[in-house]
Amino acid sequence: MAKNKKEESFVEQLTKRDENFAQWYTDVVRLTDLADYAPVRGCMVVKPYGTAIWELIRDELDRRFKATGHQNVMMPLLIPESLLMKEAEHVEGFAPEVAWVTQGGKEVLPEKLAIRPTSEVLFGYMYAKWLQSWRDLPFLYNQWCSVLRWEKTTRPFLRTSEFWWQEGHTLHETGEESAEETQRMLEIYREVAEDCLAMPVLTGRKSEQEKFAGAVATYSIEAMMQDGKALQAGTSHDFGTNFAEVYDIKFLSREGSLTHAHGTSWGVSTRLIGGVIMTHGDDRGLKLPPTIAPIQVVVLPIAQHKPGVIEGAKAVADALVKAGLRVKFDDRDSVSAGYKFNDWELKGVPLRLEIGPRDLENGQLVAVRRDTFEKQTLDITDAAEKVSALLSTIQKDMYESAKAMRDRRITNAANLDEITAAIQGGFARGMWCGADECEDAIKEKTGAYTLNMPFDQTPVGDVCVCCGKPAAKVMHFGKKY
RNA sequence: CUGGGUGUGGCGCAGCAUGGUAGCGUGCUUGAAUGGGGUUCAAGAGGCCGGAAGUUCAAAUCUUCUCACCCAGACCA
Repeated sequence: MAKNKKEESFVEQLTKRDENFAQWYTDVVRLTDLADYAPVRGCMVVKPYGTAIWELIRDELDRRFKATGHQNVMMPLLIPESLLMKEAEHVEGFAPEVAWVTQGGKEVLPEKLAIRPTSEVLFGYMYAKWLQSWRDLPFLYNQWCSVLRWEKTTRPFLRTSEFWWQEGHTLHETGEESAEETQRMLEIYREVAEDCLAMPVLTGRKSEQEKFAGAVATYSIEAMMQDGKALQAGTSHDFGTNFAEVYDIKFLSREGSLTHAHGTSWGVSTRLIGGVIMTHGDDRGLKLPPTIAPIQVVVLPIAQHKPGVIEGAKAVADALVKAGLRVKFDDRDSVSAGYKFNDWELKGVPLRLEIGPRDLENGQLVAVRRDTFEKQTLDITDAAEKVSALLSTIQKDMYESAKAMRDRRITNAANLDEITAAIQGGFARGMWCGADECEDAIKEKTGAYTLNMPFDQTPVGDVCVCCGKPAAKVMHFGKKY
């Protein structure tokens, strides 16, 4: 009786995932204290717990950026209008979402300043100044910052007006090198998404219509959320010499001729956090993969008023900390053990250790996995070692489980009806002739967007799902965020 | 931008058709007991009802205008 009531009150707070996925998502963000709404429309505050996750993701990325020779820089927030307007296609892509500064103090500015929606043009401008010789290349820069896009509809982490991200901008001597760089960074994104976030992604090339404004080619990682919709989780663009030509980025080549440099840019954002929530979360809340969990293990002393329990449990927690794990020792005596179980499950902590008087007598503890709720008894003596191993297992299992879910929901489709059916709860894989008209028609008739074209182009048919003419491109289709 | 919905202690809501002392749950504070799946009892603190203007002796409640947020669609990391 009492138990039912408790369960009810919990359900009231967190909408069931399968009943209303969108509401469930918003509930998780709010209840787990990841973020809060800011006083400015469309803007969010990333609270400490959300920030801690972002910092872990950021560190994983930053480490890899540096290992591949990149350096961080910090560019200004503002872009003069004239500079932004130079690249026509780029302007067209971003102009509707740009916010402007028109006044400084009481003085109306002679030229209005855009708040960066992205920094291609700033890097372009500076690169033109800095670049002289082929010996200067490559330029391998990245910046961690926030950007602003005046979005019409917003949701925490998935789409907000201001969002935090990294944007890498590089320059190379040749097209081969920029193409390589584009792939290298895409691969880093794939690796971080899959190995750190346990979020399987489809890598591939965007269609001409979906590519970045001003790019020669755009590649993306696409993840499937539990409602079957696609989340574009990262992009890597090859600019060829497009920006170099507009911003006059030239160098004296080995042969002594003035040559345009080849550029790339690539970015991932706090949207990744939204991806983690929607890839792994369940009716109990967030479920974090250990690699990016601010708290990997929570240690709970049970019946903590009994003599020796706190000390015994604390000793275990200390040993885990010493082993390099991120540990929370929860000895709050104002709430019951049951409350703590639910609380930490909601927060998505991957592993919970329960240590009570009986355990201490037996030199044991109880470990409970967040991903499977499986309980097991471990010896206290080598707990740190066992827990580390368990976390690795959880990390791997979360990925495998997400991947299995996703793979089950990718269906080959030969025509529009099959696309419509496939994207109800997942993605379709089908042949596409490459025509814009077909891409538009597919979107209109089925609601499916082109996601990306996998690098493995093994045909799944020979005619276009839309027009029925011979088609050579394998494309992923789906609804998207 | 279009359509729907919601704004009342920190959070979730009732009250509003028919104006008349601002209520409930939870959370918070203090104390005691409890403690292996959201514990119990007791005593407290906390609200000019999103904002502005109007009608009225009197407005959370009626009128107008605004702002914000949520949901579903059209555009995008």
